[in-house]
Amino acid sequence: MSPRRQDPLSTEYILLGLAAKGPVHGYDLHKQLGTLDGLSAIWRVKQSQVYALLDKLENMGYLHGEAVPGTAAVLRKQYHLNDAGQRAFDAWMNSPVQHPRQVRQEFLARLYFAQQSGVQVTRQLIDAQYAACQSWQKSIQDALEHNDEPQNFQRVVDAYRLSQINAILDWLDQCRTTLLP
Amino acid sequence: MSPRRQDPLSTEYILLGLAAKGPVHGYDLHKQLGTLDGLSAIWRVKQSQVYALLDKLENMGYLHGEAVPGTAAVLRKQYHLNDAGQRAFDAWMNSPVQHPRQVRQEFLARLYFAQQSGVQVTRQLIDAQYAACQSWQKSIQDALEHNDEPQNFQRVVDAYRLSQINAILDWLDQCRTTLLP
DNA sequence: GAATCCATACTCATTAAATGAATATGGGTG
DNA sequence: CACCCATATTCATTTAATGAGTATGGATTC
Repeated sequence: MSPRRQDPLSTEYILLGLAAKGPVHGYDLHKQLGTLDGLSAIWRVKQSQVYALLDKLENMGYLHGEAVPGTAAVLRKQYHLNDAGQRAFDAWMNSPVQHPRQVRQEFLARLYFAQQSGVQVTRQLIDAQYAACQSWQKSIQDALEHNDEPQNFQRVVDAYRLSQINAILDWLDQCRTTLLP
Repeated sequence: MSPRRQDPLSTEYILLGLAAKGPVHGYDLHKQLGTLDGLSAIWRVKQSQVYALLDKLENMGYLHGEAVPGTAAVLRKQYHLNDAGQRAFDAWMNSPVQHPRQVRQEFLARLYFAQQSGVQVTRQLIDAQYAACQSWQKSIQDALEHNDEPQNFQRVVDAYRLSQINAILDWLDQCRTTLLP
């Protein structure tokens, strides 16, 4: 996934989410993401990539940037989230990921921001994703029932996928008990 | 993962593996991968990408291509695996994937070719990957023991990862019983 | 029997993302 | 006073992915 992508992935939305808490600039974002911020557990980002993404998000009309004096000699380019950006971020937060492989980065990123917004948002996020997972589970179970050759490669793949989906469901349940009152 | 990659991913090795069974050419590879071949379960590939990858593999010295007459008017470019290519493929087959996220494509691809090579190769592959998974499991369990704040984001991430790893271990066990005598 | 369409087969220009490396400078330190 | 480091950003390069294009012989249709 790289060239010809064009639609923002979790990386872009993570920056929008951080910008939602106040104006940001590239240098500081990179430093935060590399040190304290828990997001480093799911996203390792190079400095030049942060700048490239901020630039892209400005061109997409989600961020507005202006040069302001920082603590260094060079002017700092400070971005703030505008209405379109806020709407895009909200829409992203409210859309469950569509594929198990997206849970690792895309769902965990949403969960990070949900936790910062309180338990109601967190509960909503977990419930919506849980429902999506159940739907995946059902599809795969159907596929497995219509395929009774145990050595068939497609069946082996489906068995793998089902095991991963079931694990996600268990983990989401576990999140409910540890993160929600 | 895209620009600045350079080291072959599973996609390249899949083509090497297919070329190991006899000479191949782009048009036919794409057709096979899109229809009957079980690999379509883990890799959807565009025609132009097949050609680009074959080209790259030739430049890397793993394939040797020559123009031969096919059934159409245009000459067909037929590739066959040379020694370096065979060695690279064998090395790939014998190296367990290093990260849970690689199981979905990279390990399943190896498993596909292992199944075609017989039960001994398959057993060897599964055993080696099982050991690697146990090592991941141990690392994460250690991390979880040194972190007792249940709401900590890093802990939530680790809990997710552990659940996925445990599911892989269970699935590998299941593969042992269904794929091995 | 002419026109049209499809399968075979590959090539190429375009686009986007990731990254390393470069740039500039003020302030602190030995 | 020389040197290094932190701040802060820019840019050219590399690579992958893809859509679209090219060419033509044989089959199909009317």
